[in-house]
Amino acid sequence: MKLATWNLNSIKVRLPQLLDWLAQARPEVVCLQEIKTEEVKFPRAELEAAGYQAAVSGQKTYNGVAILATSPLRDPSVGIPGFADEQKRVVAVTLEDLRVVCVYCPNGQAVGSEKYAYKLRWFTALKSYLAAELARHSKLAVAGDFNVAPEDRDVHDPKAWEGQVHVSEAERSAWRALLELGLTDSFRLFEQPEKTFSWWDYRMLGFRRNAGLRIDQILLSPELAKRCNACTVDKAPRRLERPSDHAPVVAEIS
DNA sequence: ATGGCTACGATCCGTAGA
Repeated sequence: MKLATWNLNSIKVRLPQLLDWLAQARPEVVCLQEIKTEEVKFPRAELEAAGYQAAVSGQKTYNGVAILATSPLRDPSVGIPGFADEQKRVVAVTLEDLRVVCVYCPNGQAVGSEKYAYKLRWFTALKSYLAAELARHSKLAVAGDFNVAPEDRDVHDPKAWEGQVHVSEAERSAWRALLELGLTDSFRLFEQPEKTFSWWDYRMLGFRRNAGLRIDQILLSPELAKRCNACTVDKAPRRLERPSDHAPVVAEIS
């Protein structure tokens, strides 16, 4: 089974690319972020024609998440229970005995800003939520755009990024706290090419220079980590005309 | 030399992303 995550940066703009990619990669589960649209405008019919059902939590202009799957979606849940938030950043579903949580973690804008404080609060709430989900589901996958590059090897130029938002110690510590719950970063279960990233700035020829960050991850509970056979970044969609600034990350689980 | 794209909604620019 293939489980993927992809920050699309607008499903309206990227729908043709998404459909092409689904047809080629044939993932069973896909977590999408930054769909930037409301549920009513979500392209449900086109995705159903491609064989996917969807659970969606969307809003106009910003944020918005969805889970696509080829099998029936049960027990959908949106947001983080007990954490009031206007921003649509979390959706979860159950697929047979697999629980999938799709997250679009806050950007944080700049260290010390209001949005940075929100990001850290948000991670604290996410940790409590995932602790509860782990207690309930032995097969738990948490996939999405975490907006944290966990280590210096996940950063194209650690010197230039030192202390900046996405790599600051408080953010990395908040990210590691998720692993301390018992989750594993599936990407690091395997040998990986040096300088593998999942996001590249649209500016400054970021992709051509491979000036990127690995901020999109698939975290797995112990039972799933045991069954994970691969985790890769698919850079092909980032090479297309008018691409998302993120590439899909794909985990294979047996 | 600190910018440099892109998407969106309401303008002909501001907000946000990372």
